[in-house]
Amino acid sequence: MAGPELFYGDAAGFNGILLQNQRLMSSFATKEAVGSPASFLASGSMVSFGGVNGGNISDRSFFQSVEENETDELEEYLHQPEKKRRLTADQVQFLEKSFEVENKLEPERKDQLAKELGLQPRQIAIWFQNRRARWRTKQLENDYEALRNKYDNLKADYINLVKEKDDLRAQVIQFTDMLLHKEKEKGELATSDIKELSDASPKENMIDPVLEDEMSTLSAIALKQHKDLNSVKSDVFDSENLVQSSILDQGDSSYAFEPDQSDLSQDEEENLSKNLVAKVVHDHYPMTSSNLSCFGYPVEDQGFGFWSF
DNA sequence: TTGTGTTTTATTGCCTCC
DNA sequence: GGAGGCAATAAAACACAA
Repeated sequence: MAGPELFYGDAAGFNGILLQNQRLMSSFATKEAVGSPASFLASGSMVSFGGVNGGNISDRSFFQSVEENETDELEEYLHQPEKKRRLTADQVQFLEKSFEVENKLEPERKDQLAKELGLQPRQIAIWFQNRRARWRTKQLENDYEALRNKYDNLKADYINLVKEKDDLRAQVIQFTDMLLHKEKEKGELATSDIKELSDASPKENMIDPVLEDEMSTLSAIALKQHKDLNSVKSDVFDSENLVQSSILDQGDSSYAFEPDQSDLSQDEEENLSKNLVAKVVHDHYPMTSSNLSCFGYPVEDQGFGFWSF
């Protein structure tokens, strides 16, 4: 494995730099605003030394933390392996501003920044690389947040639509029951008043007991399906996390609302029974079918689809 | 003080582009 | 083939609760 890419210099170099630095420190007694090289050279704890790029000693920013105990620190430093040294707040602030301007680093700018901050060009490059990584992570978080908000809104819309659909369905069931009840009463009247006539055409204007039985069975099926729908809905939202991860994986929020195979077969079954009811009603009560269409459920346009809402 | 989690600096290996 | 970018990772520095 290759050794460290950054070279921090040898002991002799450090010693000489240290002495020179002490003199320089006094000349940087007052800090300049951020952006001035002097502000980086006199602050923080960053240690960076070595004649990289043949730079002048005064360009280096290792000058910090050499006030007291410098001999001890030097000893300590010389006996420890190279360690990471954090950039000063000013250096970071300067780099941040530079990053805001342009998050890519051309060689000229890299060298310029390195000179101004008293760092090695390699350190500047590494800082920008890590900064870009952090920026991408942040972007990802923001994107996720936006996607989640969209999903929440869609979910709320979906819940409202399902509720609306349930209300409408309940109304249809209620109206159908009322209608059948009326038809039944009408049929009973016809039986008592004009018995002979009804004997001649038993299917006209009266309810067949067998049909009545069929209707109640089918009505029970409709109610059962109504309840089943609720359980399907809860299933959909129980798997919310799965759906969300699917959205993220596929980048397609519509996926959450596509019916799966079981929903489809249930719909088919539902439609079959509804159509059966409609057919029975139509066969036995031609007038009833036309009456139903008067309630706003087209019969002919969609076959027996007046149940579809 | 110490254990632990987070952030920052730096390395490595792979990939792409010129 | 070298330079530079990126993802993954290591490890030092730092923050903070117990």
